[in-house]
Amino acid sequence: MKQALHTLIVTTLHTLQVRGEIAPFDEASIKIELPRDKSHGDFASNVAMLLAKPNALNPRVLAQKLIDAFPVTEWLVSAEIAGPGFINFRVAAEAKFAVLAQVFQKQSDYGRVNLGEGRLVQVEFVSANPTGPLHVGHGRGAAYGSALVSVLRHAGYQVEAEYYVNDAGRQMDILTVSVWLRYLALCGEQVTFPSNGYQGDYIITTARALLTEQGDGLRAQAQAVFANVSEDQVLDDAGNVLRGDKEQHIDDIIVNARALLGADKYRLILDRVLHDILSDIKEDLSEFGVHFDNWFSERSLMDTGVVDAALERLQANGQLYEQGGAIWFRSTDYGDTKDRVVVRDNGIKTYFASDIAYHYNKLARGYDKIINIWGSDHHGYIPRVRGAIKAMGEDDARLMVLLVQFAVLYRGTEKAAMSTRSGQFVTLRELREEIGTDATRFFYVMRRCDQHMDFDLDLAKSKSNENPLFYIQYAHARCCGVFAQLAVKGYAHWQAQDGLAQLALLTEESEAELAQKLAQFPEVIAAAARDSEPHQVAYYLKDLAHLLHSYYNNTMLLVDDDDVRTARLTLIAATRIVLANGLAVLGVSAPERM
RNA sequence: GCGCCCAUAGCUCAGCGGAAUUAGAGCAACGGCCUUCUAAGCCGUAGGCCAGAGGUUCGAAUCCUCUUGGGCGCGCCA
Repeated sequence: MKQALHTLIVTTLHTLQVRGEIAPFDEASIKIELPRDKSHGDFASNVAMLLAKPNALNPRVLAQKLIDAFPVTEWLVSAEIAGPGFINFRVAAEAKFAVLAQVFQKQSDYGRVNLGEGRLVQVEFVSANPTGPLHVGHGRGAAYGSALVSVLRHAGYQVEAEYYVNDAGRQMDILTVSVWLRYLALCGEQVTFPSNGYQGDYIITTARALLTEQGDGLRAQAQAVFANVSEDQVLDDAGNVLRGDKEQHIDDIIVNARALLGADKYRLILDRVLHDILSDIKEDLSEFGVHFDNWFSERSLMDTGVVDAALERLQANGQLYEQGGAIWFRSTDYGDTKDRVVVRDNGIKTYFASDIAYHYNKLARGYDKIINIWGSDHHGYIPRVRGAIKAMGEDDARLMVLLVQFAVLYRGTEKAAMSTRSGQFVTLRELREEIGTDATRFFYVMRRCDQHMDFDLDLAKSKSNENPLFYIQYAHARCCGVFAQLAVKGYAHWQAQDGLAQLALLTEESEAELAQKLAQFPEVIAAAARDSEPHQVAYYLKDLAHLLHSYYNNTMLLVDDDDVRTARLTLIAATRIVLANGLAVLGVSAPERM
């Protein structure tokens, strides 16, 4: 409908332009909107005010000129000038309900639009380090990312969802040693666990599995493990460091572990714990309704020489230099605050080097657009990554970085502390089990991702009926309930074709409103995709559910008059489809009864 | 100190790269509505100097600048 009005205005403007009455204009800038106040009509346009200035005409005069030039259209009831120069439109009732036929024709595809025209987009999200279970902080990125993927797919983009697995580097060594020390303890060795080790129960679980599978084949004497190891950090009651260095301490243990175990056994432990944690993460995400097409390994970048290739490319472009034994990238040439090390003086490549390689690889894969969803704490990272892309001679416009703000967790009024190292965190799994996967997802997706967010665990748990998700799901269940009652009451089976023939009987204001809302759904999907804002879909569904509830409460649907009943059921059936489609986009279920 | 994000009702948040003398929801508060399709609902009342101050214009919660208040980031860590 909006589209039809837009076309009408544009073609009419072209007519005026040909006649030389107005100057050329930008079609895309002409907006059709829904008036806030229904008494103003069904639609409104600001076109006259927009074009007033370039044509040196009074907006109202221009509006009148435009209206006079409109061709005769049967669905257009009236076009009036209002206020400073708005044009208010009223359309025929039939036109408002025309959307219903479309909904039935497209069914679960209603809402799909072709904004993306099949363009290939990659969305990388979550990418939490595989050093422990996902915690609630990852939940927001997971929910937002998967909803965005879904929205983009509905908007006609071809999307690949990817998880970047940081399975290389020092933290993998710390992880390995953490498991090994737990294993040694299980073997009966007297070991003191490093303060910087990973302390979660999952570490012990893997250690136990290794003990079962390997017996004492990985055992070493505690004395040897801690030989020449510098002192671990010692804290006073206030948490100040009295002496020792936890980083050096664990690094020393790592050196000993490598020597005592040998490369193969060391790798065996590393692979085992990595596998266990990754399996857990995959299962967790899957249960959360988050699915990835690719799990991309950082280690594979090193193994296949991509890191070297990327660095060579930078070298060839003269973007690297050596200083103090390290190799630096001139990121300041690209707006970064300082140059960054890519290879340390000990020869080890930095995480940033991997990341350059990763983006190098992504760009080579030929995506039209690459979307990175990062936690807001990574914002300082953007300039150097963009810089690296440009320095490699690529177009950084292909990269879009979306930052997800932290969700601050509260238990009542108390902040819930999170730390993977200490093992004291609320896991995403715990959260899902407590308040439900649907509610968790919806709660996260409802909010704009760039908005700080308070997540009160007690509230979410104890008063889950406050969650607007139930409001929407209930609307869906009610629609289903009506059809269940239809059979119970012995009325004839409803059919879409019969209903579509009776739409003239939908004369109530609330019915027209509901139908117009249904017509908006594809636009909402398009807008959500354009703005990368899945929450727009959530708010749309809230509005739609409200109209449904209101209609349901004020209008008897299962009336004796066959034609009226059939007509109303048609509206309900279409509403149910749109509610279900919308909920599916957000990855939450649409229950038939509650 | 520098940079990024943010500030809207008691609380949690919308407000589509500006518009029609009344800024919206939900929750919390108050008052109505179940002998008819699910009351996890509906209808109504109350509640806001859109952090503050300037600026741009026909018009600013929305754009610009500054101030205040909060989150985060500024390693040869990952």
